[in-house]
Amino acid sequence: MVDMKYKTRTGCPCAYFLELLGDKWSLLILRDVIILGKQYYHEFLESEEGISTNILADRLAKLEKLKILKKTRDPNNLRKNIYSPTEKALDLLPMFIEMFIWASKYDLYTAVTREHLDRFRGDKSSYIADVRAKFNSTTTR
Amino acid sequence: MVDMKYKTRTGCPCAYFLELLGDKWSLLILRDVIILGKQYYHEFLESEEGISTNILADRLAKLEKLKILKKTRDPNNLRKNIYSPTEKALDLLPMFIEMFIWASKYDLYTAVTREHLDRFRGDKSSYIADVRAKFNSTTTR
DNA sequence: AATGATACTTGTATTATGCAAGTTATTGAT
DNA sequence: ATCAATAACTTGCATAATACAAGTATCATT
Repeated sequence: MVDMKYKTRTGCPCAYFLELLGDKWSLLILRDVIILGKQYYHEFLESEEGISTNILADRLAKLEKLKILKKTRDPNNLRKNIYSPTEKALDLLPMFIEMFIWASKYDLYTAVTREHLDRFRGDKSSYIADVRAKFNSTTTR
Repeated sequence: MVDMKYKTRTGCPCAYFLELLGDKWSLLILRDVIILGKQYYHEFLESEEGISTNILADRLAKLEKLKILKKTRDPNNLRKNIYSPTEKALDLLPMFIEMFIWASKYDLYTAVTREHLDRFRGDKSSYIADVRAKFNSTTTR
């Protein structure tokens, strides 16, 4: 999967998106990074959806290669790697928001609270700005 | 796949979305229906991404079961079935738009023209209204 | 009644994912 | 300085999803 060939080159943005992120796990990893603020390998492993370790390793490598995530050593513990979102990842926020709005409308068992949803819907750009600010402060600090 | 069990029930909208539409083909079929206005089985088969016929049949059945597409007989030709979007499908439009904006920003070979992109970005709600109007007129006519 | 069109179904090969166990490098404690 | 524990993976094999090729059922036209 990491060594995938880009064969669907049809020019359609939808096909491009799915070629890069249209598997069962990539978007869940990005949700962990962008929305839930996870950083470490073991944190992704512990996600309640239950990704297996070989698939996780493969997807992290792929997302790094695509410059959607960047991998750095944790200066406080050299055993740990920190995965953080690039601009290309943060640019997915509007799509995530629309995905959330759709899913929480149609999923009877959604865990999204009314307040959270109102926050998304009411002022998307301020939510996006908040998330971006969080990552900017950690990367420049 | 049609007889799938819903095992990931984590409550996360992202997981819900991927459970329903997170395979390689469902979103491409919905793009064909919603954005490109395709209706017939053979039209989906002829999409340039090249879906195989057994997978197409499976996904159409799944999307119908999920009430994302509805299937009706073509009154002019009883051999043909017409697949059309439900409200649940049309509610995906905002997500498609954000997906298109992201993908055309990062795909060097995007087929999306500057004008089309400006139309998406400039006034999303009017684009959405136009698409919806198209389907309303055909369903009531 | 025969022919072609349309929408599928079936069988099998290939690829992707899931699961369990093992490996390497670093760290913190003794 | 040594050793057990931690973190991030890798490897091998089973299962599931997708791809490819061929076949079938139904309706429409002649």
